[in-house]
Amino acid sequence: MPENTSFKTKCGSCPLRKMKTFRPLDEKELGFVSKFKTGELTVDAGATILLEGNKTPHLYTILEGWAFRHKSLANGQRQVLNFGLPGDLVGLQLAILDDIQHTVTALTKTTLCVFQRDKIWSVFKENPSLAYAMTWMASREEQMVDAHLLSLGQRNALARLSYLILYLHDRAEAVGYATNHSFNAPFTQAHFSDALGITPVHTSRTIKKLHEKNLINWKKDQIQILNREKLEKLAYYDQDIKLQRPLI
Amino acid sequence: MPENTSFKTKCGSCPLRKMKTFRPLDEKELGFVSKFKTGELTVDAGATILLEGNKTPHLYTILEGWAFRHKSLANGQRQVLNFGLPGDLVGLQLAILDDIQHTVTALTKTTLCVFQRDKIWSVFKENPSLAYAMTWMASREEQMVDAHLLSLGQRNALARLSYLILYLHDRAEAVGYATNHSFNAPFTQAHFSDALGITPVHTSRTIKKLHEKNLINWKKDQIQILNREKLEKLAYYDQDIKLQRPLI
DNA sequence: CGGACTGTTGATCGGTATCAATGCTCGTGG
DNA sequence: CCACGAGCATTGATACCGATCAACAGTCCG
Repeated sequence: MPENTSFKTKCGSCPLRKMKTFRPLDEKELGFVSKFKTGELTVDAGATILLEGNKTPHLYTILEGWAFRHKSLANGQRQVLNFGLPGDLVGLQLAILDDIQHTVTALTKTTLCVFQRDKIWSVFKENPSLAYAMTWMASREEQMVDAHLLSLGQRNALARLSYLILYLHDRAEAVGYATNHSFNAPFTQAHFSDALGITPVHTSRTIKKLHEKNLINWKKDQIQILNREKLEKLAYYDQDIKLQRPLI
Repeated sequence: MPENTSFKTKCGSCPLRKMKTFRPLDEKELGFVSKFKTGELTVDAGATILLEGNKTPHLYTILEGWAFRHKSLANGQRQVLNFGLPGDLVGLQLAILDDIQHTVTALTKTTLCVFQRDKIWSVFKENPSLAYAMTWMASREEQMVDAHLLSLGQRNALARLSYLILYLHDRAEAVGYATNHSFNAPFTQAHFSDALGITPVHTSRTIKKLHEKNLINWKKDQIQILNREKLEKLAYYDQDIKLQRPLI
């Protein structure tokens, strides 16, 4: 019997669901999500997924790849707000507030599950546990931004970089994107600069320092943590409690 | 007939509801909120409302007063994440994630409406429009933190301070806490330092600069904006669209 | 092979931190 | 009513972190 949907990954057999980071959905939730998903979108590295001020009719979940959220001043200076990995919702602010004040760009070739955002109200109405899961994701996102804000306000360049590397590693690891304390880093140093609020020149110098201290090894798009303990101390890293999270 | 509740402000006659910033609730929502509210809490200036890592059974809405959310590094350096004003939810992260990674402290004598956070699930189950409103508030909070992150990463001290003053003024104004471009500022310069990520000494000097440029007048807990146009230009201020927001 | 982009290094500049002293305000108690 | 101390704000001198400017090296791709 032929399938009547146009995309490859069915929610029921979604590879992400097998990972222990994601809590299982019950039958009702899964049925709803399956109905809610209306397509799949694959974009190239560098493509804009959502544009500040622009209202697309879609809400997404990242199925595969890296993305990042960013926002710029009128003079063009860009701040990276956060990075997106598989399982992350993209466009929730837009769906809820009907307004988006940041841009989302793909870092790698990225595949997204597509939902119709005008259906979001029916999620709240018909499937409260799924609605709760969405709110959960929104709160978690805010928690991450809170942590970055603390970083920019209170850590110096070296501690900030150390923190960011630990953070990205741990997030990558949770979705199977890291092995042996090493993960694929599809960023340029300019991305890091814009996330850390320092210039590319200083980013290069700061990375060099971490190298010289033998704490990391960054080579050819691959970042490896060589001495986690010391790196954590440098970064004042508080490992967040790893909560199992819902996957929509 | 005597009232059988112990607190003064009934949701139906809540003074905040009369303000045009808040969208009216329908009968069902209002009835639910009224049941949901179980008390009122008044705390002195300086009191801790929520403590990082601590799980109180409560969720709050600010009824009157100023508060602030903050978070510190292991070495004690503190970052102010955002400020709270009437109508703001306090403890939503705790209620949803069952975990709170920041502290909330009262800046002034503050009165809060108290809700039981274990009832939050019933909100999602029984009153989807109220649940939606909560998610709306969470998204809005994230939007504000995003904007601060951009500020810390990309603005210099003068622009950062200018932005913060405009931001606080506009938020105060929305709840009737500002008149004639002037608002009561229950902060010390240390609060500003910790919000801006600069030292108290430099904060003092930066405030002085804004004074000398005749853009603001900060005297005796009162901050007045003297030349909004120039201040906005200095701050690269994009006035956010003022959305009417739900009040829970 | 050439060009665009990214990263590296050196020299110098400037914004913010740090250290230290003084002043101001206000609440408290003698 | 004044004296005192605590906390907050101001000012000056100096140090340092990170920005800026500039040149060059490495890598990738057409």
